[in-house]
Amino acid sequence: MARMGLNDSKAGMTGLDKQKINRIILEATKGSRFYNNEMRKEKQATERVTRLKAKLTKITQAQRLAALDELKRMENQLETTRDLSRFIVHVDMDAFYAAIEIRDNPSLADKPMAVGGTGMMLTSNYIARRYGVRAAMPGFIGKRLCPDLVFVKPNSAKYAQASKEVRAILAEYDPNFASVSLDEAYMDLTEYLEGRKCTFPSSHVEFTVPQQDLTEDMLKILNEVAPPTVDGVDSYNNCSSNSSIRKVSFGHTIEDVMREIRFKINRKTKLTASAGIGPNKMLAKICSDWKKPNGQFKVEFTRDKIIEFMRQLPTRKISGIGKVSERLLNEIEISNCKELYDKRDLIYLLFSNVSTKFFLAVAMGIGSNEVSSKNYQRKSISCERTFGEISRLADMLVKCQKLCDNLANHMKKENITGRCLTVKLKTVAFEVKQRSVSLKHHTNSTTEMFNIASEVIRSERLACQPERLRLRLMGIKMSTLKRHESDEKSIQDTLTRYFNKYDENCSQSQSTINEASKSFINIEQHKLDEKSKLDKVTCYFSKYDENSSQLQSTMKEASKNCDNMEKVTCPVCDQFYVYKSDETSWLALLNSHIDTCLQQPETMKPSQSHNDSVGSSKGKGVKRRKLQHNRMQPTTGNKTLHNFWQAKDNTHQ
Amino acid sequence: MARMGLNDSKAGMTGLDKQKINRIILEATKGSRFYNNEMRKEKQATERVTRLKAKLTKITQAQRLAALDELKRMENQLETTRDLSRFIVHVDMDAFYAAIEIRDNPSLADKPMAVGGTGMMLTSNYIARRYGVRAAMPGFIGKRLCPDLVFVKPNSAKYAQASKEVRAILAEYDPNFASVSLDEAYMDLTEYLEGRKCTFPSSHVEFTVPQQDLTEDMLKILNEVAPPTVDGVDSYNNCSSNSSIRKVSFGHTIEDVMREIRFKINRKTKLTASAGIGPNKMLAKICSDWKKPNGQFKVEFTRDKIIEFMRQLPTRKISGIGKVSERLLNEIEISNCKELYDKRDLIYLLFSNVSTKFFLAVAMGIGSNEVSSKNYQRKSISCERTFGEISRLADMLVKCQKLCDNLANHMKKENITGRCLTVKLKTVAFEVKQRSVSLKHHTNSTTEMFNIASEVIRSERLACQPERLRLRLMGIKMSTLKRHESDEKSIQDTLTRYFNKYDENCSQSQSTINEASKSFINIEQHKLDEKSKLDKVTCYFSKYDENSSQLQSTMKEASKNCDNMEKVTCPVCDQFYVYKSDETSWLALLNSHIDTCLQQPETMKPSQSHNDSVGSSKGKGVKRRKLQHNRMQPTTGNKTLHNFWQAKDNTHQ
DNA sequence: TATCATAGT
DNA sequence: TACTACTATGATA
DNA sequence: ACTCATAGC
DNA sequence: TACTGCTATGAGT
Ligand SMILES: Nc1ncnc2c1ncn2[C@H]1C[C@H](O)[C@@H](COP(=O)(O)OP(=O)(O)OP(=O)(O)O)O1
Ligand SMILES: Nc1ncnc2c1ncn2[C@H]1C[C@H](O)[C@@H](COP(=O)(O)OP(=O)(O)OP(=O)(O)O)O1
Ligand SMILES: [Mg+2]
Ligand SMILES: [Mg+2]
Ligand SMILES: [Mg+2]
Ligand SMILES: [Mg+2]
Repeated sequence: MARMGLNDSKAGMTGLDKQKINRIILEATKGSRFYNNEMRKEKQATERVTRLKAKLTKITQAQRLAALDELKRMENQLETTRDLSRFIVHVDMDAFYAAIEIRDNPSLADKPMAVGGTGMMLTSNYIARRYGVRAAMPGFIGKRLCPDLVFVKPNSAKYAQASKEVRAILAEYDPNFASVSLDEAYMDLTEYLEGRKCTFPSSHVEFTVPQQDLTEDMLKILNEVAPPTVDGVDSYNNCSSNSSIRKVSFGHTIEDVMREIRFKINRKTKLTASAGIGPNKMLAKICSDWKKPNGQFKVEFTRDKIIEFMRQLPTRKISGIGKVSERLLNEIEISNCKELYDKRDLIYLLFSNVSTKFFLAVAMGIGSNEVSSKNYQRKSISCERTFGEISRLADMLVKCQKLCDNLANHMKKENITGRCLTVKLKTVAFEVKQRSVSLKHHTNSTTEMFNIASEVIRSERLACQPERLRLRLMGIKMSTLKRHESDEKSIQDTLTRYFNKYDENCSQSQSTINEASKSFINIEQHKLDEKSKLDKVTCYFSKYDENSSQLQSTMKEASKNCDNMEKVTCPVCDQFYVYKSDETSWLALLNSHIDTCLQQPETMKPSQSHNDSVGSSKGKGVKRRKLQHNRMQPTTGNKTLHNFWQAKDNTHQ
Repeated sequence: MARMGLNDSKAGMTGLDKQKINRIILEATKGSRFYNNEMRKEKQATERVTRLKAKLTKITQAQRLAALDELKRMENQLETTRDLSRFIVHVDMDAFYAAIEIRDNPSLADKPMAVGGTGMMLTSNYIARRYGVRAAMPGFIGKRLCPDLVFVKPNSAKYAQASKEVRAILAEYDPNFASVSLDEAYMDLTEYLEGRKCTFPSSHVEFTVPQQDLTEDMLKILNEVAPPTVDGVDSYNNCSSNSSIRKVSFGHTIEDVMREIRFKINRKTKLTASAGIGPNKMLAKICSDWKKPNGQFKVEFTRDKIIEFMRQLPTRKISGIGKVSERLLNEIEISNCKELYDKRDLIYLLFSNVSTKFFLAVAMGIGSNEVSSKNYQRKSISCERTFGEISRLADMLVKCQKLCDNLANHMKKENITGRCLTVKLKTVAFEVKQRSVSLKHHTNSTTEMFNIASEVIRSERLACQPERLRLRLMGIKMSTLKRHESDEKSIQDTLTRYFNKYDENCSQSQSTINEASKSFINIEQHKLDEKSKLDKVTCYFSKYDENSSQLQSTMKEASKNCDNMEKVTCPVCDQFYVYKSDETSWLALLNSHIDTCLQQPETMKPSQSHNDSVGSSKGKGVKRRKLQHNRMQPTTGNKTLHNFWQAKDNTHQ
């Protein structure tokens, strides 16, 4: 089954021995519950294909002609939105988490490694990718593919810090840039580029690169800078290459500006980024993968060249066309965008209106070029955990309580409430169920959420009778969100309620359970005495981040309680600091301290290289720390269709 | 030069290709400043050998006979102190730091790895040892010996926690056990063993070992338990070995008790320990290395068998006979203890009285069997750092200030003052100088110490004129210590002074420098503006521990300042907790929380295995944290002679 | 008492 | 990029 | 509005 | 020991 096989749609994974890799993967997974579930899904998907094919056979020539007629109108309409005037860039860090761990432990540089554990890998370096080891693969399979694979556990704070440093650089060029995730962002460099050309050469900057920065990665960037041209104007674009120190200036073409950005990223973080340049986000995104790692690619900005570029492109390369869509398209003999265009009439007859329009735009090389960090608002917020099998109601309610508590904390910090609560359940057979309830009013109260959720759980256990409901995961999601204004007063209210709750939290959590589970106590209470086996969750940042975020709120509270001093502990170096609350800059000071800490990993984990800090005491150079949300705050969604039509044609159905 | 070659006096390092290893080590180090200094030391040592040999040639037969006469008296005296009645045990964890890191990241289990970095390795696992990679070797040489070597940075808190868990188990058997370092301890099991035999079989315990604990390591321990004997009494000593779960009882022999202890250690920590059993500490220590890793050895408890055991023993195996002593002995053709005894007349004539007595006792298999945690008192306390080369006075004073500040903090926490201050300086040529000063009174004040130390440094710079004093390390040591009683009042005073200092620390530190360096400001002030290159120190726990210890004191202060609540942040999970100060148990509660945290490493660094903690919030199961010194508190010294005579013959000169 | 060297983890 | 940090004792003057 | 599936990092 | 956690959208009801 292709479903179980290697998913090679990632940079650095071409030309592998897929045969061998798939055999190993299959051996490792065959017979497992996970495998059985994949087979079940596979069947479902195959059925979908069957339905599609059935539909296909019923299509008449007349229908196809009518479709082409309608498509012509659609195409004309789309063509009017084609815009080649903007320079859109997509920047994506290479093997992001892995690169950071390697930077901080260079002995890993020449080894296959992955960030994660035997349960799940979040990413792998390019060496490991040669073995078929990739993100979203369980570690134990990675280990079979590559017995020398080394695992490193994720350190979310470091990734967030690196991300922040990168974004600071991007902001210099487009203050409105939109981040998609910790490691990627879109930018619109049109305005910047014009500015640069206008003020040229007064805006010209020459960078001096000290020897220690001249790594192989850095040289690759510098050596691609266009050499000086003959006419004097471009002669600034040169790289003096005397012995050790090197001077470099970047030109004012879009390519050179991108090289400058990648140069600054590497200089600041020692990480490499790749970039794609195109007239819209769809094309830029495709291009950023083109020369990965540590490369960049620009599609030519003419209608013909763009269409030529698209025609040869496998459909799977388009963000939004995944494993299943690819397969569906394959069934009607579409594997690249030329065929996608040629068979657009079939698409029209077989797929939905939205999909048709999406496919058509893709085939034409058209997409949204709106880049903005202003319009993004989160639409849902959730918390879920995998654990060892449970089936007793009491166990489920304990999990549920924790999830609700956690989720409520995050909602309070973001000052949002929600009206739709969704419970997600995954059985030990990996089947996922979700049950959602619309509430009478918006809420972010732990108790309220728990009461609803526990009802849902109870009813779900009954619904599957006489089978036992055997769970491996539970999740709570809130959607239909409302944002509450964050003027001082309302923040204070929320925080106050939060802290009230905190103070009575221990007993409240308990009583919530007892209250909500009155009905089953007689039946199940006696089982509570059995010592429950220690579940372990394979999860990633969330738990860590929850800890630190609560720490932050709680610290804020603590300092309020005391006096007019802010007392905080740096989560990196564990050092304790006291600031005057009335100095408005204390938070900024703290932030800067955290930056410093993170820039010196050897402060906490010495043994790498010399560093004169004796950690003598708290005075000395001012040290400081940051309060910010621990959840990533993207400034744009990453779902293709969203990106795609966002602010271009959002009137569409 | 043997001096530079591999030091294979460690478990797991026999049968290596020393030729090849030494060649690689030599290649890596030849020509370095370190190497040159080793050559210098080598010369010195050789000179010592020459003097010894000169002395040797002048020895007459008469002298030797006289010596033997005197030795006879000595020997008789020693023989009276021979005591075979006590069961002394030495327990030493296997590849301690490395084993912990492997336990917490099992993907390292089959790889050569070391704890430390490219600068210095603190230990290595047994796989790496096969390549000649060992503790106290710089990482970059390890890397040459074994290019696949993986480095893991040290995590002192984890080692301290594991050590604590082990010691808790040891205490069950000998509450007076004496720890030597984080990973080893002596015990006297005589009393325990008698108790166990008396109450037998009522004291008999059967352990149930769940399947997941039945690792290879564990099985090795269990399978060595003596099988049931024919006479009914011993039949408790059995291992039921049905399918998965296994039951085991340990007998009441010293060996079985040790297996029980090692069993409990492995069950609790997943680490392995090795043990040596003998009638005194010297023999127990030798024996604990005998079957490393995860093994144990008992020397037979008769005078003849002990002497037989010693006779074949290379001198280097005795704790206290190091590289140099071994070589000196080799020069008079002594390489094992038989020869050590046979040539005791030469020893008597060539070595000091103390050494002679030591060597003689060793050869006779005699040593101290006093095990106690009560009598230990620290004799000195110090702080030192390596950094990038400095030679300006201003730079030196900055380092010195930090060292003094740090040292003072630690002394205040231990409530001690000192009267002898020693400044240690290591030049870039690795030459070590020390200068000590006896003060008029005991002190632990940063300022006072800094004033003295900076005078020493100034004079040392002048003393080496016209050469520049070029340093790579500076250290401050205080000795001739006085302990101050820790009744409430005196603690309060010390803490108060400490916090007073802390509050003005920033400015005080600065002013101290300015004041103490008045004389050079005119000359050197202008150089202070040059941006000094960022030094990096390769050092191990101290910086980390300093941070956390200060955190703890500082937190204590913070909570005093506020109200009657104790507010503390768990250094492991970063969670913030509040306790009522008047609940006397708050500290214990906290300690227990930290234990819990450390037992669940995946709470902070998830991705390994399932664990149901959502980190929901602060209530729930009570969580808590510990205040304890971050410096290891041994309960006995580890210097052989100290161990050796301690409380056995401490009247000796 | 002061300095350097050896030894241990 | 690169040979530790900390404690204790012995030898010698 | 609700459920399930797909998709991306 | 062992197949994530989070967010968003589309399709079908
Ligand atoms: N399936 C996943 N689950 C959780 N985290 C993920 C997953 N995939 C990726 N991540 C995290 C780890 C990645 O380093 C980071 C950025 O993802 P992504 O850009 O797709 O890959 P990458 O940066 O690791 O490699 P590259 O971009 O070079 O292909 O997001
Ligand atoms: N030279 C050193 N410098 C700093 N720390 C050290 C040094 N040698 C050992 N340590 C630390 C790391 C060790 O894991 C720990 C215990 O030392 P030790 O018992 O001698 O070796 P070990 O426990 O690592 O291996 P083993 O005992 O199996 O030979 O002390
Ligand atoms: Mg990436
Ligand atoms: Mg990405
Ligand atoms: Mg050990
Ligand atoms: Mg040891």
